[in-house]
Amino acid sequence: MKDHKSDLCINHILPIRDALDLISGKWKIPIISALCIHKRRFKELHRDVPGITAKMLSKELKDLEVNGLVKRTVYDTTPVSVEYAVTEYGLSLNPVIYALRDWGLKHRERMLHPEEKPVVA
Amino acid sequence: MKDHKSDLCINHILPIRDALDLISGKWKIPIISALCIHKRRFKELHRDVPGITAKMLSKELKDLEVNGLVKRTVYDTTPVSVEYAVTEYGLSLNPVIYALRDWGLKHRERMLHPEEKPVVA
DNA sequence: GTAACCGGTATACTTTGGTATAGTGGTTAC
DNA sequence: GTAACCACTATACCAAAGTATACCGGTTAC
Repeated sequence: MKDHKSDLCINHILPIRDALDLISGKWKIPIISALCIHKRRFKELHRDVPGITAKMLSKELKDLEVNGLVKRTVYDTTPVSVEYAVTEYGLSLNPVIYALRDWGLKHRERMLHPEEKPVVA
Repeated sequence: MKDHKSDLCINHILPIRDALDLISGKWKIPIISALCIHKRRFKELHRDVPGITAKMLSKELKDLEVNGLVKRTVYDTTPVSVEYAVTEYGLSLNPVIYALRDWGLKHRERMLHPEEKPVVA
């Protein structure tokens, strides 16, 4: 008989895979993280997400908008300006974002002081 | 003067980027997730992580071992068998994994019942 | 001898994510 | 007229992730 743990495991992994499908790639999480702090225009986002190109920013914002994680508002200004904000649904990624940030901070600590080997659970 | 929120934002993103550097890609999180449930041999992992090829599993396990997230133990059996287990450090990714799984479950719910639009914060 | 086991590896290929650079249109400022 | 603004887009290219398929060595079972 198949190992129960096997089923449990697969049912554990599938939702994780689903989540990763929406936020995979180098830039989606950083973009959402930036917008969770506050809404921004394109240029501001481009400045505040270190290293990203305009092409990637534009592309990823489109994806995130399609997936309902980000809201795009066009203003009738000159020049035209567009504001991006995280949606309510996008905000629901906060636990993921905080968990990543917390782990990243501790990982950084671990890199700086390898002898201490902080363990987080 | 530069927007304070800009600095705050960049300092928020950098540790997230660090974390993503270690666990990016399609398979690392699913592999660690599987091992968090219990340790396994290669074939068992290959069975329990749906869709992965032996080549990718082998490659990603190497990466994870190098990064101290997974421990590899070779047993002097015939045929040779190797056991993979998550390390203490790897276990520290649990908050990330649970956050992803929880979000993935809710996302799935949202896909199945779009009219209800569950919001998680 | 053949097949099976385990834990991979080799090779070629595909797909995807990402980068670099130049350019766009409409408007305003100088 | 040129430059600047904004928010992109076009194009070519690169690198990495990932896949498909065949194969490997050492051992055991039949």
